[in-house]
Amino acid sequence: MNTLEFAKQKLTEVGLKATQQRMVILAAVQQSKNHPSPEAVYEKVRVNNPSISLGTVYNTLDIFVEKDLIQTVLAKNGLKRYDGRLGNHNHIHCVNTNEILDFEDEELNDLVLEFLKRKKIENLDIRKFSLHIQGEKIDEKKNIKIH
Amino acid sequence: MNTLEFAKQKLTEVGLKATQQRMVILAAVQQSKNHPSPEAVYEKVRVNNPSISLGTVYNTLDIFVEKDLIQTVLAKNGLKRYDGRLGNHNHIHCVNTNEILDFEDEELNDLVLEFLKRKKIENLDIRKFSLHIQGEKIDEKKNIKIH
DNA sequence: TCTTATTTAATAATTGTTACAAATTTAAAA
DNA sequence: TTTTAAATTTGTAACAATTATTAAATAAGA
Repeated sequence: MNTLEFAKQKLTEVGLKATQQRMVILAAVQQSKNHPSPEAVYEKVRVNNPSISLGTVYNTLDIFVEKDLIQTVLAKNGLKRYDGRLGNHNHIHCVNTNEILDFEDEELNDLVLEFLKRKKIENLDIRKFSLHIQGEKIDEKKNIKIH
Repeated sequence: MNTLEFAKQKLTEVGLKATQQRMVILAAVQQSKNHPSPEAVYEKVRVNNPSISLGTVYNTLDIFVEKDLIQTVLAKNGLKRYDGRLGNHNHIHCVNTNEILDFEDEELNDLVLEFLKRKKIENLDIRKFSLHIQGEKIDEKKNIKIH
């Protein structure tokens, strides 16, 4: 099953009409490795769907989040970013390159989950968690430090 | 030493001229418990400094972040929020109330720090980390679940 | 005090996002 | 298949948050 077929299936699963626009937008986000902005999704889907509108991309992404097909990522500059990957996973924010990289680690998830279970936070029904790591990406070639 | 004096000292420490505006803005953020937006800081300082300009608040907050006097918090809706608390600490995002609450836990910090040390992430110089917990705030009175 | 550089206020401009009305598409009914 | 109604999309206008600009005010040094 290709990505569009998969998107179509997901859409009908959550009760959304599987239009061409929705299919390509969903597929685009799910295929993206780099947490795209609405603008980035727009540019990507526009290549094969020149008549698609930016407003549709914005709307559709919001609908997808509401239906739990994708999730939002919080970016440093406050701009919207989306993530086709659901479930708990972590993000590395590069302070220099401004990239947001996925960082998946089963051990870390277990560690945190176990902690949260133990340390019952009062009056809070925990849905999701994510460790945000802020760091500087080092170009190894330049990483010759003389002390 | 009062908060303004403290702010003044911090400002000169990082090499910023300790103007009235900067002092009150820094003090306002540091005293805030609830991760204020620029607008919120503006409203707060305006009470005693009616002539202060919103633009100054925006600029000044950015300068403070750059000088590491405060830090930014990533809010769900994409609006800017600031945090007078430095160092590693965690945030609880309430999906229903939209609040961002601090969650400080020494044990959690140690747990994560120890993990990150062990699991050396390649080509990344880690600066900071923060666990983002997403959950629903439960009104305990309503929390009578019948299964 | 005078001079110069820095900072601020006020406002204009910009940008990302949302709202809207008309046009199009889809799905269902006839 | 055509008709009809509802949902969706487009294109654009409006909006709100943020940034840039410029003149005035302030602070620091000579």
